[in-house]
Amino acid sequence: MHIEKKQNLKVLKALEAKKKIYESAKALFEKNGFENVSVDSIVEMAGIAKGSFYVHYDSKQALIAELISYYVSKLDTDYKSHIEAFSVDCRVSEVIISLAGKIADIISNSIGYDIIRVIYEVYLTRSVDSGALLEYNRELYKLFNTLIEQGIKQGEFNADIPAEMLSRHYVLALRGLTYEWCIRYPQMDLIDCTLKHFEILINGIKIHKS
Amino acid sequence: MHIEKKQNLKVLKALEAKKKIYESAKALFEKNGFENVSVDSIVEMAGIAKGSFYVHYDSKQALIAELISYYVSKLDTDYKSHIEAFSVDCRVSEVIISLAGKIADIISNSIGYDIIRVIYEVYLTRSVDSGALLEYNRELYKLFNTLIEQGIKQGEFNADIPAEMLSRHYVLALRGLTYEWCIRYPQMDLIDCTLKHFEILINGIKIHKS
DNA sequence: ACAACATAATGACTGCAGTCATTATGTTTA
DNA sequence: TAAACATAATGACTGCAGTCATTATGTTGT
Repeated sequence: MHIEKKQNLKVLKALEAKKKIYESAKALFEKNGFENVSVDSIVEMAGIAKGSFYVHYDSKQALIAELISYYVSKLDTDYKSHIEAFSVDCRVSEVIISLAGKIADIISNSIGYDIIRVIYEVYLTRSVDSGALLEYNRELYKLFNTLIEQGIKQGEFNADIPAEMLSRHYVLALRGLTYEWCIRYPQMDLIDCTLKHFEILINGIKIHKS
Repeated sequence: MHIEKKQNLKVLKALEAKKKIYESAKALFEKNGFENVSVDSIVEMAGIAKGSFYVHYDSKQALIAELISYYVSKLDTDYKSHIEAFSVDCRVSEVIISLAGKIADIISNSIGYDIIRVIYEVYLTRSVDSGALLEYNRELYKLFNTLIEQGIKQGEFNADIPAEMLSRHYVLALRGLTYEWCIRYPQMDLIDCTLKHFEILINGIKIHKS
């Protein structure tokens, strides 16, 4: 019992302050969108000094990253349950395409353009260690890996390229599609485009003669 | 002759001022990198007032976009000459993969990470009409389109999906790979990854029985 | 030549992210 | 209990992008 830190009150107060920042930021972002919220307005609402903000968060983007990872962490369960809803005798390629479509659906309809664009900006600026955000992609990667391995085992897929590598390329493709959606918004239908793209990824474009 | 504007001196002076901004910015960016150059330092070097900057450019990013399009516009000729170097009796799929590899090579070795990352940021923020930047992709798209049409005509590629659509998906994949490279830099080899990815895009992963 | 006009030039100003030397406060040690 | 310590809190400050009312200047119509 005596390894436990005795800095209870102090730590508690600090955590409470951090939580106040977090909650204020969440409320303001939801009300005004990510663009239109300043650190000043957050600390005003939280009732703390500006300097204190930077005691708890390295940057405004770090806070945004933390908020976003909260939104995004709820998704994996969605994906998994979506796959389980498929009957076992379905062709794996169909399951994969359907999964990709489901992801595109969640991105464009549940999460929405504003949040996704900020995520893709945060990835790019690298001012934040976006580990929490990549966690979500790691889960996705595992899902694809399982499916592809199954496809190989069942003789549906070619075993030339290791499943592990294919999974990485598929997740990469998904991110590429999402990036494209962000820069073309609102002219591009992410779901349509993703379905088509995965069809190409799975079937290729070559004519295969026997 | 009398349609011509007579506002010669004024227009000339204005253009000269704009050019001074452009040249100062170019020099400073090349010296200090895109990150570490302020509008204040640019106008100081150019010898004009800060407000004048915004007479000629909508934003700092607009200037960056103009600078970048200059760097990038020189690339198309590279690509075309690379294709022409291939003998006509080569398989089209080989030409496509080689082209993708060449592009990846130019991106990672000629243009470089710093510039590419700024481009991908500019695309995303949409504060700038990035028309000039997309021009370059349009040329690329035409290149792929020509190659794919050729592949279909020669019976090498499946005609199920129109060449026009395939080209769009291929360019999209290229952008996705480049984005991934930006967020993974320097851990990812863009050339290796692009070659593999295009192999998958062309061949698919299905086993095709006759 | 002069008035009316169009637009380039100006720089003080605003709003914002992030910094830092200083202060306040809870914890530990003697 | 008091001194020493660790770290949270503070807010004035810096640097930067972008704005805007005002001024300067070349052009055009009379």
